[in-house]
Amino acid sequence: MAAEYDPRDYIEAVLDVVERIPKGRVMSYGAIAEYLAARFGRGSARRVGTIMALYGGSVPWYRVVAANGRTPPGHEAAARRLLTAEGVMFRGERVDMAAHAWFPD
DNA sequence: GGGGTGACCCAGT
DNA sequence: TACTGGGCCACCC
Repeated sequence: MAAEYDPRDYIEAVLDVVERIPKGRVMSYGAIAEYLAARFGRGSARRVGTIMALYGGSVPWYRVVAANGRTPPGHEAAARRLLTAEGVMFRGERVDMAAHAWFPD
């Protein structure tokens, strides 16, 4: 079988979803992968994480956190500051996922 | 072709 | 709550 889809399409789709996360809400890498799986047929939380590390600079990357509420390595302070400013609650070093997790309609 | 790596995730202990 | 092991998948030697 040949080309399933252009890798750039997947990257753009990820960034597109991140841009749609409402202010004050957060989405996990896994949730994004799951949402896109319906359209691309595959994907993984790991891939989304890699894509965010490389191309997340142009979107609200801080609204994307790990499934357990932890913010991205090396950016904990910035993420916490930006999220807090939007009204997101923290429980210690993690985001209160139960209160702010979001998923596209 | 083979093996290591990573802004992940989940179940088990 | 913290740590471990297995699974995941694209990338880079």
